Amino acid sequence: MEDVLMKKLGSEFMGVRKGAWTPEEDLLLKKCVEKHGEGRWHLVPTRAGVRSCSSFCVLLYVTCVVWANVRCVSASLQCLRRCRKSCRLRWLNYLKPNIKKGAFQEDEVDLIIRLHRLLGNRWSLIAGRIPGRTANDIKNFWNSCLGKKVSPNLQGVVDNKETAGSTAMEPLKQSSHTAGLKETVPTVAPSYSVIKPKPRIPSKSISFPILSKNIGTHREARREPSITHDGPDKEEDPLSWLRNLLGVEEEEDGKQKEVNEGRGQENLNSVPSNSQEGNVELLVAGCCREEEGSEEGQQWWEDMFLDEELMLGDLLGPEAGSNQSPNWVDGILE
DNA sequence: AACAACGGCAACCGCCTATAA
DNA sequence: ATTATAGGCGGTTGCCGTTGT
Repeated sequence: MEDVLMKKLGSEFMGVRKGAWTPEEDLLLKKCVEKHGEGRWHLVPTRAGVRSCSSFCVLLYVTCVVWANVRCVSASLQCLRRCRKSCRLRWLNYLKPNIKKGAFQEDEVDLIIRLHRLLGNRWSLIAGRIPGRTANDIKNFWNSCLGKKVSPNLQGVVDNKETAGSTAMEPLKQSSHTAGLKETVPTVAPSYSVIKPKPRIPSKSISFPILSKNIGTHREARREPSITHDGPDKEEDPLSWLRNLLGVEEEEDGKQKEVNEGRGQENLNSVPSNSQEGNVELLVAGCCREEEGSEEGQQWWEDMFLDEELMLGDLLGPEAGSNQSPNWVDGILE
């Protein structure tokens, strides 16, 4: 009975609030998610709001809504009048505990540029590779800052592969040193090729070594179920499985020798398409892993950046993930 | 000091896909 | 097989603080 009423309240009687979130709303949402966990966002407004009140409050609320035309009632009655999407977005972009705020670090900027070159505007995928950063953050950062500065330079990279440097921002070294980034206003839309791997039919026996969550819940992974290889044995080291995965890909491209000999300086632009696709697979898997936000996920990150330095370095270039700040990056972050 | 322009950020919107009924 | 619903994503908008004139 009460559930039905809640549903009615949520869908019909409750006016859905918009605009900036108040601290009270944040608190309600946070408490709710901490109690019930993420997901089932359609239930969050009722869980965090009216449900916490007594039935009397519910009736009182309805009365108030009718008489007071929705406004200014929720605060006093502790009701969260937000739609599911708004709740999800607020949690993911702001309230989630491990979200990193503040300015982007040099290595993050470099990584974003590389990943954007690789993946295009698939911000959720990119965010999955940047610990603590949300897709919205990265998207905003790109649109307001990086995109304007990087695009024209990347144009030059595509046009002249000879100038393709060892880092994603190599082109910026030249321009920022000479003219300054703020002067490099883009006049031509970027035309660098972005990897959009075609879907493959995933094996039904596929299982990821480290994914407790079904990869199919990730939109990008669903759209591009690119991993067709059989999953690893459960006792097998997941990283060795990834190595094998990439190794097979490389061998198929006839690039295995190059990999073994250390192709660290090779720019992504010059990576063969099939190999790039393999890289995307790795990224997708990494994303899904990262989404869990668990300690295991954090450990995996460390594995990726430490143990698999060579592999990621091959993917992203020698300076990716490096703590050393290239001088030219300072220009970007000014 | 006042106003306009700009930039950064939070939030909304529409669409797509998966899944349950 | 069809429809409704929820989750998720990228694009876009609007607010607000900062900077320039």
